[in-house]
Amino acid sequence: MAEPQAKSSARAQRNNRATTVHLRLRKEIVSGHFPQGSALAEPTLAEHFHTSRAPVREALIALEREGLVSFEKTGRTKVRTIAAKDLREIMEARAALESMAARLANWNWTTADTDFVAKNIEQQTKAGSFAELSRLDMDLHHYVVTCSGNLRLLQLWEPLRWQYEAYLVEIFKRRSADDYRPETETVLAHRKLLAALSTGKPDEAAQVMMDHVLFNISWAD
Amino acid sequence: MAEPQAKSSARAQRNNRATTVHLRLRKEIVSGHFPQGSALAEPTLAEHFHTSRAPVREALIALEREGLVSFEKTGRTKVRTIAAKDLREIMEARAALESMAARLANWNWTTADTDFVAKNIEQQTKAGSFAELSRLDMDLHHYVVTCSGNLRLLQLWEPLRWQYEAYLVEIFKRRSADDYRPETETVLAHRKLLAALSTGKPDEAAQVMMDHVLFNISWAD
DNA sequence: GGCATCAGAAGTGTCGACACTTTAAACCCA
DNA sequence: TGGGTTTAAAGTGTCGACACTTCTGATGCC
Repeated sequence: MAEPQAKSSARAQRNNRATTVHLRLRKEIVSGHFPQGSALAEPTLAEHFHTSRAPVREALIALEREGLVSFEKTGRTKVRTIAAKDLREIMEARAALESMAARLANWNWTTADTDFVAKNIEQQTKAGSFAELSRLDMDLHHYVVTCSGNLRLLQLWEPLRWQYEAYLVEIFKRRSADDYRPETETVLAHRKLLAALSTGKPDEAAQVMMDHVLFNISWAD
Repeated sequence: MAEPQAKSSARAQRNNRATTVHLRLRKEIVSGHFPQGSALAEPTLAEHFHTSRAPVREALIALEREGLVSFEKTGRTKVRTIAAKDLREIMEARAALESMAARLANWNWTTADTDFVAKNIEQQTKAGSFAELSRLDMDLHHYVVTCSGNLRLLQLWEPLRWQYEAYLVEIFKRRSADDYRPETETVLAHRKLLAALSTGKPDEAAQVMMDHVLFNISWAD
């Protein structure tokens, strides 16, 4: 029923250049095109996006509030560095929000939702890399948060997602692609979550989600 | 030990006019000076704050991301209206974050923290109005979130606080100040929370906080 | 009077400009 | 050559300007 892929964001966007720059720059940061700690000068970005400084400036403000960009005391702007200490904060906050989301998603859970999640988990078992599994994992978690029906939960969650993905990209840079082993722990947790949701057990769904997300604090280096 | 009143915000602010306008405008919205749904035109605000449109525009972007201001499809800006449906979302999100915060606060809880909270609860029993009790209540919850030691939790929580306070102001406008009865439910819940925190029971603290915040969904009109 | 139309007012989106601050490089002297 | 100093380059904060869009209310027609 719900189709979270349709809306790219929980927020009703103005369709101006600032929004375009915001989305494009976010994508470039999360994909690792701008490495963490690198400078983000307004004139340079303005040239890069073929616009003036005003839209760039607005985009930077939005990105700072999403936690992807940091304003230094000197006034300069940099891509925010997300370290292990930050990962703990991110995952604790994710656990809090997603646990509540899983509980709420239970109320309007349909067989279509079960199908979507089941298909996603099936794909996870066939994933051939960390990157692919991560993408499927985030899709699944995003789906559950969307199914909560609570837009604010989604709006609070999205920045945590970008930050987490930005962190993952840095990890993937250092980790070789060869030593990938299927993440049986992750798939198992997702199966338990789906079981709880499809059989209408909100407390269990919340608990499984909480443990599953917090477990990943130790997982990611 | 922790002194949450010292820092007014979890975010390292740039000290420019945009930040000043942001903070002042937020205060005016939350205090009810700008009624919900009223127009926020950039030239008018620029004159009001004795500045140009640029800082005003930046402040509006930040406030939109805090959920206090909404950009209409036409491009115009308004003070966001927070209705009963929004209150449910706000309280569910607060419950998620504060429950986690209570759990985390347990790890580094000190007797000084116990003293602070106990003193706050003591003042609550002497409160003479909804407004005064609400202020003490939010101070207490803010304190717990700060004690979690998770800055992201605090950054996600603060906008929910502003939205909740903006909602309360509207309620107070309609409700007479005379029919105030001490909120024994609230005080009781806070006592239970303090008991759990001061005796080192994270699960219980998290559960008490969760139930306490969700209970308020029905309380506020 | 009621309703559509249309001009003027008001507002947003974007730009370039300029003062002030921070950074980087060139320079000088030992 | 090396370290401190000066100077130019680059960046931020703020402003006013202007084109385009949206609103408002005055006008005219029925």
